[in-house]
Amino acid sequence: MPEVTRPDLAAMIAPLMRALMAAEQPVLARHDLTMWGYAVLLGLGNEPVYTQAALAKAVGADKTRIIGVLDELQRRGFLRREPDPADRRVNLVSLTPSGRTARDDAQREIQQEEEQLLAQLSAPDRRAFLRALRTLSEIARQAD
Amino acid sequence: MPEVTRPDLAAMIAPLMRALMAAEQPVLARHDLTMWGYAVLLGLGNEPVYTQAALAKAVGADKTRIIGVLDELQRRGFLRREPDPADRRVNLVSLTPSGRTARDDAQREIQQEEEQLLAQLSAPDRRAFLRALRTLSEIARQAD
DNA sequence: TATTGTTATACTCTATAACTATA
DNA sequence: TATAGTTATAGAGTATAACAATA
Repeated sequence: MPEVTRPDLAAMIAPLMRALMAAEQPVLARHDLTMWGYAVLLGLGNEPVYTQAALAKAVGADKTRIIGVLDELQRRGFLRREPDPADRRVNLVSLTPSGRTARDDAQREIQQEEEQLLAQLSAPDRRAFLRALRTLSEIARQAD
Repeated sequence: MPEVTRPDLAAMIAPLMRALMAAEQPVLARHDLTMWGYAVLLGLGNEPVYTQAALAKAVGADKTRIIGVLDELQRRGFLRREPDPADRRVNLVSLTPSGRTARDDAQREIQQEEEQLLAQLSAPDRRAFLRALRTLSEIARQAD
């Protein structure tokens, strides 16, 4: 019967996640973005065009969850919704240039704050941590 | 103006957290524990005795949040609540032997599942990842 | 007067189930 | 009949405020 020798991953990640979200809050507020709004802008950054359902899944939300978010971001000119000519049931969602700018501005500030945390790690640990986190995050995404 | 070269930490951690919680769910259900119940058992493991307020903070919850959880765990004999003789306002909460057993049994299974994830990393990255995660998690706790 | 644990209330968030328009 | 997007409803989860006991 193996002895427990480390904390649970979830028990270590949970407070870290809380701290990251708390640190993001004022930055997002300055840019007049909600967390879900920012998540959607980030989600749209990876691929140019999404259906709303695919976007919702990429962001880890229900399709009904992001509709109000899309309404607001569209109203502010950060994204477009255009019916797909090939299947007029689906909306193709894409970032506008101003949406890209808004995302990049907010993301730069957020990552600058994150760097203060990462600065507590040795350079090799920092590299390994980010590499491992990318790997595990990708595996987690594929599992769901 | 620095270019963005990696995903946000929160954007990588969020799906990982979701996956870990989803994987824990069936294990906890088998042990008839809720996530908050398990979190409280874990929180009590570090130090032998807590006030309810300190325990709530250690678990990252409001003091009102854990009262029902404590009621249930006490009912099942997993913990004791005794008024502090020195200050009869506070309840001193401590694990019973059977609470310790329940926690250890669940934790062993959970960490076995987590090992399947960590097995995707090289041995050095695994070590560095866990070391870095401990560090960052501790910093995050102290900040709050 | 301030603090601990508790309870009750209000609020927010999320999940579920209908509805429409297309296919 | 099935699916994408939408809307409305219900439920769970969370935060806030008030209360009793003690300091």
